[in-house]
Amino acid sequence: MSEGVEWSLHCCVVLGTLPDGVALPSARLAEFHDVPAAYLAKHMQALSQAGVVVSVPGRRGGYRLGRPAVEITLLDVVLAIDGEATAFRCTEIRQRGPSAVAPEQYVRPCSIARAMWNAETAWRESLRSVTIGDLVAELGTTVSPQQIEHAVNWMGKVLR
Amino acid sequence: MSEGVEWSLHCCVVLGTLPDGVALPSARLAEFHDVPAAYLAKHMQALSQAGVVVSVPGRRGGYRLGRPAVEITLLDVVLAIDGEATAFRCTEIRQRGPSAVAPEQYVRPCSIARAMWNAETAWRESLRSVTIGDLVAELGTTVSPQQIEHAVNWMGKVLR
DNA sequence: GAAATCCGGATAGTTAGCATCCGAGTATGA
DNA sequence: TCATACTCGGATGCTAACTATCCGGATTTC
Repeated sequence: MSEGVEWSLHCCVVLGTLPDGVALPSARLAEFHDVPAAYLAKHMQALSQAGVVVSVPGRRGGYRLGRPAVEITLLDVVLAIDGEATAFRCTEIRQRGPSAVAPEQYVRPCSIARAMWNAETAWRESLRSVTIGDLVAELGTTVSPQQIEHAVNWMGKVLR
Repeated sequence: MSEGVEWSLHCCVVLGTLPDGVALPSARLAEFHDVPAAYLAKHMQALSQAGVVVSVPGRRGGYRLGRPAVEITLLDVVLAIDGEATAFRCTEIRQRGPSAVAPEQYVRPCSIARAMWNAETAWRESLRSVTIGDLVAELGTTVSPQQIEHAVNWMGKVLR
């Protein structure tokens, strides 16, 4: 899993704390997390294409969430960055080699592929059960009051 | 996920059908699945180091399962090939940037990392619930009788 | 009209995965 | 005992993916 997933999730949580109608530029998100701005911009583009965030062009522009934070699951973000493809790919190697038979005879799916697919479904369901809104709501309990004060101060400065 | 995982799982199922005390060389496993022999050998080494399979050196040697097939989970095989590391790596970017505070203040784990970790745990538990023995037992229902006949014929030839 | 911002494409370096080969060690069978 | 067949570990190239950066064009605000 690419490092961009972690960045994107943190960015979405930050965007989830913004007031309605306010956008935050990609460069500010990079500054807030201390990551390369040019590279983060690429990931934000991917989030934008997936509809997770909405881009606002022009001066005072930037990014805001594409829909309410409670309607954006972690799975949405992960798939937008890493792609929709499943991690396990069945290449049907059972249809090769000396024991192969006619392709029509392979009606039932490969047991191995099915088991791997079940595991991946469990993973996706777990990610689907958590939303960006959940993480925003948890901020008060997981982050120290001092850090929240720092973040609010910085946000007030850049949104001036 | 690397392609070697699929190969290794199929190889373990084949090894699970062997009589006790019989070993099958890596080259035969590659021939049976029609995959590159030199490369499959690397994966079999990884399985051997993890104890999933046992290597038998010398003539009439090869590989056999390291323990009863019902005691080998799919997770054992996947971790042996792809490594024990989790797919998501938390780099603690919350401790960087303008809102950072002293490291001692980060007592509770990052909510994002915890959610990603929960999903990965669900994936692992799903893989842990299926054993190579389960897949071997399913062969009769998922594979056509003709393919089983081909496989048995081939096996009889190479084990001569 | 000027400034700030997103977007798409082009470009490179680095890393991980894919694939192969060879020599050393070891057990079997003659 | 000796030759053979096999595994093991290391060394080596190749390819694709990820990481990272830059720039020109389009769009909106001030």
